[in-house]
Amino acid sequence: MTTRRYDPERADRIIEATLDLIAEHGLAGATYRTVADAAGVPLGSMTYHFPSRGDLLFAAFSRFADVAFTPLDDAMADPDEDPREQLVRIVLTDEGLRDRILLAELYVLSFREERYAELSRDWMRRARDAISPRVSSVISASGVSPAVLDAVQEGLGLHRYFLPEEYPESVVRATFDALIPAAETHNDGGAPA
Amino acid sequence: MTTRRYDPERADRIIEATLDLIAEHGLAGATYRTVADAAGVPLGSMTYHFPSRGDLLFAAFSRFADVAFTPLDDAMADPDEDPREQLVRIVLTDEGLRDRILLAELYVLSFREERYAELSRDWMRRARDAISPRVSSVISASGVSPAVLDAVQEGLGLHRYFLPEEYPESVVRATFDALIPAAETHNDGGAPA
Amino acid sequence: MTTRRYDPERADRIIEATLDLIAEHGLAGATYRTVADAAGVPLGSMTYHFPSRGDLLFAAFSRFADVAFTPLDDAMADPDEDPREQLVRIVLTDEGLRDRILLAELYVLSFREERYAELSRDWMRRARDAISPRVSSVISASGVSPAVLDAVQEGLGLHRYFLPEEYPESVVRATFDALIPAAETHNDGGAPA
Amino acid sequence: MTTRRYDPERADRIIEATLDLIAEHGLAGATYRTVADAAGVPLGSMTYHFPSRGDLLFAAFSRFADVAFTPLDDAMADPDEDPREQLVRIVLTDEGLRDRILLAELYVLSFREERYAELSRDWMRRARDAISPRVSSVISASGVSPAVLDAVQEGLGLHRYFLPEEYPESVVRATFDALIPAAETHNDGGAPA
DNA sequence: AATGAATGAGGGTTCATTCAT
DNA sequence: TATGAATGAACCCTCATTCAT
Repeated sequence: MTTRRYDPERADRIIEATLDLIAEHGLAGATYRTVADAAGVPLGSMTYHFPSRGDLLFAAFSRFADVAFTPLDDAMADPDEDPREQLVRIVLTDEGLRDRILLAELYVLSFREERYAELSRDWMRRARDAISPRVSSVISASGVSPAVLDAVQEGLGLHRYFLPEEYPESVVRATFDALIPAAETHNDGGAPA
Repeated sequence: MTTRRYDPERADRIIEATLDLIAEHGLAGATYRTVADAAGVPLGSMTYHFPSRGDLLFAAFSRFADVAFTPLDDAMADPDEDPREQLVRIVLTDEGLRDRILLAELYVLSFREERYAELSRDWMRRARDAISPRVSSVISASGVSPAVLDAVQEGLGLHRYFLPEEYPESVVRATFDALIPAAETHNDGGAPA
Repeated sequence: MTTRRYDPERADRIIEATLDLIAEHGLAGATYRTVADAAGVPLGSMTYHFPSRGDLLFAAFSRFADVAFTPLDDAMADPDEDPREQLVRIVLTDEGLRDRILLAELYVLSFREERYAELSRDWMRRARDAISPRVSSVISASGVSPAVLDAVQEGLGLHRYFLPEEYPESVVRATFDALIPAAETHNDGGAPA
Repeated sequence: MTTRRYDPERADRIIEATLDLIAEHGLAGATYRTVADAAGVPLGSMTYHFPSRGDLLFAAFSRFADVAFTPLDDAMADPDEDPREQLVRIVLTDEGLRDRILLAELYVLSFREERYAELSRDWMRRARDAISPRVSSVISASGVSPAVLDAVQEGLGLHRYFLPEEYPESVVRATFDALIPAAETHNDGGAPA
C-alpha cells in the first residue's frame, strides 16, 4: 500500500540524487528514470516537481552553485590561517572530487546556455569574494586580483588532478608565493619560513 | 551507383564532423545519425568505420588531443616574442572557443574514463613542452614550473571567458609578471629584486 | 438533498472552453489540463465537476447539440423570407465554421457511441423541425421531405467548404429549385407537372 | 515490380492495420503500439517505416482516399444501370460503414490540415468524375451538377444512417427524381415544367 | 568493403485519475 | 466543497547496434 504522502523534502531529494548521478555517470546518466529510482520517487512524479528534464538539471546545478561546498569558503573563513597556505592546501587536497566533476559539467553547460553561464559566474564571484578580504590589502599594489587567485587555484587544482607529479607542494607554494607578497605585516608576525 | 572501395578521407570526415557536433551541441548531440548526416555518410557505414559510439567518440577526442590547434604551440614558436606577452595574449584572445569547449568536454570524460584522462595528460604535457624551452631558464630559480604557467593560463582563460571584466589586460599581465621574472637576456643570474 | 453549492457558471465556462478547444485543436486537444487552463479552473477541480473526461466531453457535445447555433433555426424563423433562398444562403455562407467542425467531430463520435448518435439525431430532428413548417405544404406532393432538405443542405455545405468552385450560387439554387416547387405564397397558381 | 529485397508489404500491412484501428477505435486508438501489434510488427520498426505518427496517419488516409472502395465507382460503372437507381441504392445500403467512418475522420482532419483537405478534395472529385459521364447530358439544362449529386448522396447517406425512418426508399427516390430529369435514352431531357 | 533494413531498449513527456486535506 | 499533490500507464520518438546482402 503505497500511500500518497505529502513530502515537501521530495524535491530536495530529487535534486540531491540528480547531482549524485551526474557526478557519477555524467549528464546522460541522470535521466528521469535513474533519478526517480535513486530518489525513491515514482517516475510519474518527476515531471510534477520538475516539468522538464531541463528544469531538473538546471535546478540541480542551481543548487550546486548555491549550496555546494566551496573549498574556498571554508579555507578562507579562519582568520588565523595564512590565506596563501590555505590556497596551497586546496590545490593539494584530493578531496572534493565530486564538486570538481560537477563544476566541469557546469562549465560545459555554461558554454551552451546563458543561464548556466550565469551560474558559473555566481560561483566565480563567490570564490573571489571569499578570497578578497584576506588578501586584497596585500596584493593591491601588485596588480594581481583576488579573482586571479581563484582562477590560478582552479587551474592548478585541475591540472594537478591529472598530473600530480607536475605540481608538487613546493611548486604550488612557489606559485602562490610569487602571486601573494609576504603577508606578515598584517596581523600576525609569523613569517613563513 | 559508384561504390567506394576505399575512402581514407571518410574516417577523417566522420571524425571532423563528430568534433564539430560535440562543440556545437554537446556530446549528446553527436549520435551516429547526426554525425552520419553531417559527414555525408550512410548511417549503416558508421559502425563499419567505428564499431561502437564509444570508439567514435574516443577517436574524435584522440584526434583533438593530437592534432587540434593548441594556442600555446603557435604562441611559443616565435623566439622573437616575449613568452610572457604571448601568454598574456593567449588569455586575452577571444578565439579558440571551439577548442575550449572541446577541452571542457574532454575534461568531463577524463574524470570518468582513464583513456580520456590520458588524452588530457597528453594535451597538458604538450602545452608544458611548448612553454618550457622559452621560460625554463628564467623561472628555474623561482620554483614556478612551465606546467604551472600552462595551468595558470588555462585557469585565467576560462575565468576570463565568463567574467571578462575581472581579468583586464593589466591584471593578466601582472599575473604573469609575478610568475615570470623579468625575462631580459638571461645573461646575468641576478635575481629580480 | 442538502444545500448544494453547485456553481453553474463554472461548469458553463468549462464546457464552453471544452468546445472551443475541440473546435480549434480537435478532441485530443481538449484534455483536463488544457480545458482547466482555458477556463481558468484548477486542474484538481475538473474531476469534481466532470468526474471523467468522457463525462466532460459528452457534456460539451450535449450542450453543443442543445444550445449551439443552428443556421437553420434563424434562417427559417423569418416568415417573410423564401425558405428556398434561405437554404441557398446557408449553403453559401462562410460562417459557422466552428459549428461545422464540432458537428464533424460529433459525427465521428456518433459512429462509436450510441449516446452521441442520439445527440446527432437530436440535431437532425431539430433542423428538420425548423424547415418543416415552411415547406411541408409545398413539397408534400413531391415525396421530398423537410429532412431531405436538411441532409441536402448539409451535404452541399460540407462539399462547398472544400470545393467552392463546384458549388456556385447558381448550382446551389438550381438544386433547391428542383427540390422545392415554386413557393405557393405568390400569385401564380400553376403547379409544376 | 519484380521480387524486391525491400519489402513494401510491411508498410502496406501497417497502413491497413492503421485504417482498421482508426475505423474501429478512432484516431486516438491508432497509436504506434496498437498499430504495431495489429500489423505484427515490432514497435521499433514503426518509426523506420513512418518516421512520425503524423506520417503514418497521413499515409493511411492517403491510401484510403486513393484506394479505398468508393461505392460510386462501382455503382456508376455499369452502363446498363440507371444512375438514378444506383444513387438510390447507395444511399439505402447499409454497407460501407468502415469507409463512412474513415471519411468522417478524414473530414475532421481536413478542417485542420490542408494536406488532408486536399485528400478530401481528391475524394470528392473522384466521386464527381464517376457520376458525371452518366448524368451530365441529362442534367446539364437544369443547373444541377454531378458534384451536387455526390454531395446529396453523401448528405442523405449520412443522415439516413442515423435516422433511417426519415429516409425511406420512396423519399430517397423522390429526391433523385427531382434532381435528375427522367433520364431514359429516349427522352431528350426537356424542361421540367 | 559497405550499407539499407530492422529492432530492443530506453528516452522525455503527457495525461486521466486518485486522494488527502 | 474544492483542490494541490501525486502517479501508473501509455505515448511518440531516438538511438546504438545487428544483420543480410
